[in-house]
Amino acid sequence: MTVPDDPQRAPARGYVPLDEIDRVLARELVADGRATLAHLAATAGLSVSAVQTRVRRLESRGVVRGYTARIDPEAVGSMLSAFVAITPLDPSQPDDAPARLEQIPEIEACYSVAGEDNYMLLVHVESARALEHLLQKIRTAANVKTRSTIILQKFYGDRRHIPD
Amino acid sequence: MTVPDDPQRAPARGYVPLDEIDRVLARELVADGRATLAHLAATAGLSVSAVQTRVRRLESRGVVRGYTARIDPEAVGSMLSAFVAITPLDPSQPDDAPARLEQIPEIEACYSVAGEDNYMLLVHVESARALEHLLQKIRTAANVKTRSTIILQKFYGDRRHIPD
DNA sequence: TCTGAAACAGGCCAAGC
DNA sequence: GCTTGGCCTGTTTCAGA
Repeated sequence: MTVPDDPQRAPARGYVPLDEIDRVLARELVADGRATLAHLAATAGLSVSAVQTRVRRLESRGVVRGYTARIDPEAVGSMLSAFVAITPLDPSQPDDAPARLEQIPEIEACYSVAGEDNYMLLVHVESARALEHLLQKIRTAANVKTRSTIILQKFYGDRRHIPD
Repeated sequence: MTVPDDPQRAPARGYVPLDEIDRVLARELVADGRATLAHLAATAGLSVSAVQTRVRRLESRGVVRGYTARIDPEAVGSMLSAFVAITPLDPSQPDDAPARLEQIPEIEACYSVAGEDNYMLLVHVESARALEHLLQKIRTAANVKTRSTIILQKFYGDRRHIPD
């Protein structure tokens, strides 16, 4: 008899559930990446040293991959953001688009996706003209066609949820 | 620390270019959100106090909107990520989809976009079954149709470019 | 793993240029 | 706006439970 799929069941590999204290610490560090150990200790109800050990463990396990400042693109002159879906023009060629595009700084993110297109990029540029130039650069660098979706407004972003 | 909304803060329209030192500091804080003032000072070739003043100014101007830990979704049990494009079923109704979806924690980001669909969401769930449940929740909460694109791999993300 | 204490490093602020 | 310098807070390490 086959065991039925059970959404409750823990995923098979590469994932060890965090205990409640680690989840509290991770959530606090998402909310404030510069939170002091003293503040985390007060939040978690532990001593500073115990919290330090746990935070180091979250980092070494790869749960926390690093810390970053959240930058407002418009405040640094990137007035236009877009999703750019790309698909190779020649499917018989080896597909190394992510490597070919890695050095283009306007590309914030690159995902391979299942669906009509092969990859989805998130890009930030200063103007419509800059987007035109960027798209040409992407098309020639990776031999792809592009389909762009202009972002009008970001309602929220960077909300990283730590499930129970 | 999340930088609080501050009426003093310069709106993004009326963008004032950063000087070279501020760009260096912003890039360093993107690379390491917990970089010490002493490290930033060494990088920028300034005293610690001068750097402290500049970092605070970047925060109060809204260039740096806060700091956050970068979390690996798979390490916290979110094994499946997707873009979900949504469009209201009834265009005559007021469109408050972002507000209606704000409380759903699986939604990391919500953008309004120009194109075939009205909004693009980025979501993280633990399983295909959880995605099915999330999509139903989104459809009923916002009275929208959904079009999902499964993310197979994230090649890079969270690269925030500070242009010269 | 936790706590607590002591030594060290970093953040903060005022005064002067 | 930058620098120096003094004070205070946060971080690190270690011994002990």
